[in-house]
Amino acid sequence: MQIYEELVARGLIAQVTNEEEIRDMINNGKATFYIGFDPTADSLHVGHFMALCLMKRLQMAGNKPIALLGGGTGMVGDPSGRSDLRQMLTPEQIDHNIACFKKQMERFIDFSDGKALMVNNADWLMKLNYVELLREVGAHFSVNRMLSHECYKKRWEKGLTFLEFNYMIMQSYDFYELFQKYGCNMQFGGDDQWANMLAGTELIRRKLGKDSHAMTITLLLNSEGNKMGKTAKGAVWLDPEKTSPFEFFQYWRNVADADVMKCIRMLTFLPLEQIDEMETWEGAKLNEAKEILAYELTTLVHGEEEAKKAQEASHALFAGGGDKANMPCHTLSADDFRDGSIDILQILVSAGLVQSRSEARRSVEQGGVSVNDEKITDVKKLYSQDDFKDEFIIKKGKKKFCKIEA
RNA sequence: GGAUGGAUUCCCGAGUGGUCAAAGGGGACAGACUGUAAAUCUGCUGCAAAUUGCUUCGGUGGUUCGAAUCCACCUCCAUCCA
Repeated sequence: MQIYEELVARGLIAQVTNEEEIRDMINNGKATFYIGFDPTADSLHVGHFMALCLMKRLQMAGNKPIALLGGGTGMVGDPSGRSDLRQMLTPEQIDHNIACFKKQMERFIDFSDGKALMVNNADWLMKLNYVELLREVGAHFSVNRMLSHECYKKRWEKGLTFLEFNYMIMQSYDFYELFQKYGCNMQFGGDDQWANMLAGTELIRRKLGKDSHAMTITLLLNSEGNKMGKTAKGAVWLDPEKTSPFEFFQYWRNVADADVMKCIRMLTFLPLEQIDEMETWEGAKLNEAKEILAYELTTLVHGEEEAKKAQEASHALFAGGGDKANMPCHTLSADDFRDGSIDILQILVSAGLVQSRSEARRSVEQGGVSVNDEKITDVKKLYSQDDFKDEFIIKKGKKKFCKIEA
């Protein structure tokens, strides 16, 4: 099975400009393709991870990837598919975020010996002259057509600023630039980028009379139609400081039944035959699939060692047995103690299991807190330094654990 | 630039002088049931030294014994006109 067919089998391909030509290009290693990453945060998240995996798959098939960092486009912000204005980032934030992205990307993609490129569109976008750009590029865009695009639909209610409206032009210009400079003949991106990507191929055709291609990756949606990789607290980050390997593992361990196989297919590098076999699993057996998913992804993102630790901590907590050494841990400071003791609420707050003492109180009152498997019912329960000499594992709810040391 | 409508808690959204920490829904959180799933049911959802106190209804000032609610100015948003 060749790479294009594999991508299709994994359900990764959403839309393509010309299937025949694209299949030929990527199956035969003729593609030089780019994927843009706007530095909207100081870490990559799961959505980026999918894009990086795709890069890797295509690179392994002999194609040349270009990772485009959006130092320039990040100054504007992509309005596609959003209902509100993005918060504008300062140039300092953008620089910082780009530095963070770079570090993380190098772990996934081999940039040595020109096997892949990393470029920053600030290098050309920031130099553009307004009037010149309007005449050279702006003249090729029809406002009527731009406005009719689906990706702006959500903005009809809240409004769209001219700043954001120009995003499409900038992204198109990127493709045009990369096409000329590096012979980049294809662009990949999330499904929500389709309109922007097409605009780029069109610009290239109009300016240079040449063909280029675009292909979108299916967005990873759960069975309810929401983007995966998001939690109430925000994205699931690849940065271990922002989302610990254990949390990362648990996120995937807990995906809904309906979504497990899709995730395995789209996100892991497991052979398709093995996946097809797992497809027959049902009911409680799916739990095994979830564990495989969690382990595979944690390995890809954080390495095998971290994945093993996360898995062991998970077993220790949920299956009994296993090594408790690797579960999340918090060390209390002297400030946490008052007159040599600390109450249960303060432990919960210090360990970050709850946001406030009020919330901690609620959790205890509703019977959601236990220490070393013993339910705590007294919100005023006090502990002294000595209580932490032995193992002290506090549990809030069913899935949040923390080992406490003092 | 003109006219009109609007800004309420994580989100949507009710509330037009005291009975308002603010209806209802969603989400989140906790409990029951389970498979660390889904669905369902129950509780809960500003903060705290917690039968009480403190801070919140775009911002700043004002009226009042008392303001989310009334007045003034400001900021932002939407719609129509230019």
